[in-house]
Amino acid sequence: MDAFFASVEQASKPSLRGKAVVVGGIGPRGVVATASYEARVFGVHSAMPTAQARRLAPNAAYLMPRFALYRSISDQVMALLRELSPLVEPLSLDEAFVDLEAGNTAWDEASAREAGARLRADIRAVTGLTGSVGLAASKMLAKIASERAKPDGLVLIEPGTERALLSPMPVRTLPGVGPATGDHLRRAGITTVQELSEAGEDELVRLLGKAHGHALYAMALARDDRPVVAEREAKSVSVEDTYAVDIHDRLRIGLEVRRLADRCVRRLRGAGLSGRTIVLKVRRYDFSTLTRSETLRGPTDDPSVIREAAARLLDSVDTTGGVRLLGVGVSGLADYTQEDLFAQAAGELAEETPEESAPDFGPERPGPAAPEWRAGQDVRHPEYGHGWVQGSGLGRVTVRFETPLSAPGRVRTFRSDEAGLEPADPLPLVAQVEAATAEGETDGG
DNA sequence: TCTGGGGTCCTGTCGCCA
DNA sequence: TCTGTGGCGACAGGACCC
Repeated sequence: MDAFFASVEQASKPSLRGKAVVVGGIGPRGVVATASYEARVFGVHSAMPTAQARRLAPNAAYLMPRFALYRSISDQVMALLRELSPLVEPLSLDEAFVDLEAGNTAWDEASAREAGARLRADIRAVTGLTGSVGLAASKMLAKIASERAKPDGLVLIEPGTERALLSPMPVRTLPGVGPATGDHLRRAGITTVQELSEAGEDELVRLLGKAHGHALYAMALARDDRPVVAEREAKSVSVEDTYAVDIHDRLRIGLEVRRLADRCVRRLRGAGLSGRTIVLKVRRYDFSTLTRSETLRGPTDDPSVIREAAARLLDSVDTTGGVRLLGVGVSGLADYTQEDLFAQAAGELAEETPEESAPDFGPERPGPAAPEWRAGQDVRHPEYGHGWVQGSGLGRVTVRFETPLSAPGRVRTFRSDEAGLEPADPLPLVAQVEAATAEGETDGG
């Protein structure tokens, strides 16, 4: 999908169409998740600190991500992909590999192009958004093709032309070559894929290690036979928080670790999992990051066990100077627990402590006072209808009243505690009838 | 300027054990 | 009993990806 989060926001907010939109953390330490193509013109891109983006594009709209909405749209797109083949490997909410041969959908250039074009039309009809398609003989090349296809395009790499295409490209084009490896190679005088293949496999292994060296050499020769894998099992579950200001108070740090452990357990249980290894992550004031882990005798999803393990790990960490991030994770996953086995044997089940079942573990907020309005959030007003929060602060909230299917709407400002103003669910991006019709006429192209 | 959150995979080191 | 070796799990850190 093209600039996925930002495109969803533009589709649901008519006044933002054609405008610079930045989705990401909007706090003092936030980073950009996605920038619309209009925002990229100003040099804004993913992973850039939001503060820097604001300097480059001060007039862009800055919105918090709405993952539940993105996930529901992603589900629609993934369903379209599964109509093409049973072998679909999602990489993220907005990207997936599809093995068209396994689905008997395409077997030559012409049929592949046709399937790709039809898919793009279906995605547009069902979601109202544009997606790009890369067609090639391997995952690496399909990925490169889809990058070249963006935005709103289709690129096919013809068999036999792969090496000629790759050779002049910078090494950073290849998957697995990030800033560090890119630097490393540059210092060795290697900047293009051509030079990578000329360096030879032994030299690459010497420079980058066994796994990376062999893999990169194969990629440089356009050799990639990794299969499309449909079901991937999770290997770890973790949660982490970066704090707006560094935390110094050891007591507070302990409390945060405890809250993170509880959140992690909820995620773990939500997925029906348990785990054996507990990991504590600490990023200090100077951005240095360390992890401490402890492996239990058997897998658990018991909040008190995981809380205590995390607390023990914290004891071994020096937090002098303050911490900016804390995280708790669990790996060594299983779908049963040590306690299950004990419980079975003993014929009794320990009940949850009351605090675990308390629903409110959300972000810590001081008191229930005024409702908190987040930029981009959907709201409803009895008089003005559906809208979204454009900004808030100083006891005020500014709302633009419009819907995905309306014309750009008017802006109104209220007191934050305005009676009747309440959070609302996102509205569908395309008219329901239209979407239903489009689903029925996929062979129309 | 000042660096998110959720993951995966790889490497080096250390201790244990056969 | 001593020594060497190799495998393996645990642990920590780092690179990368979206």
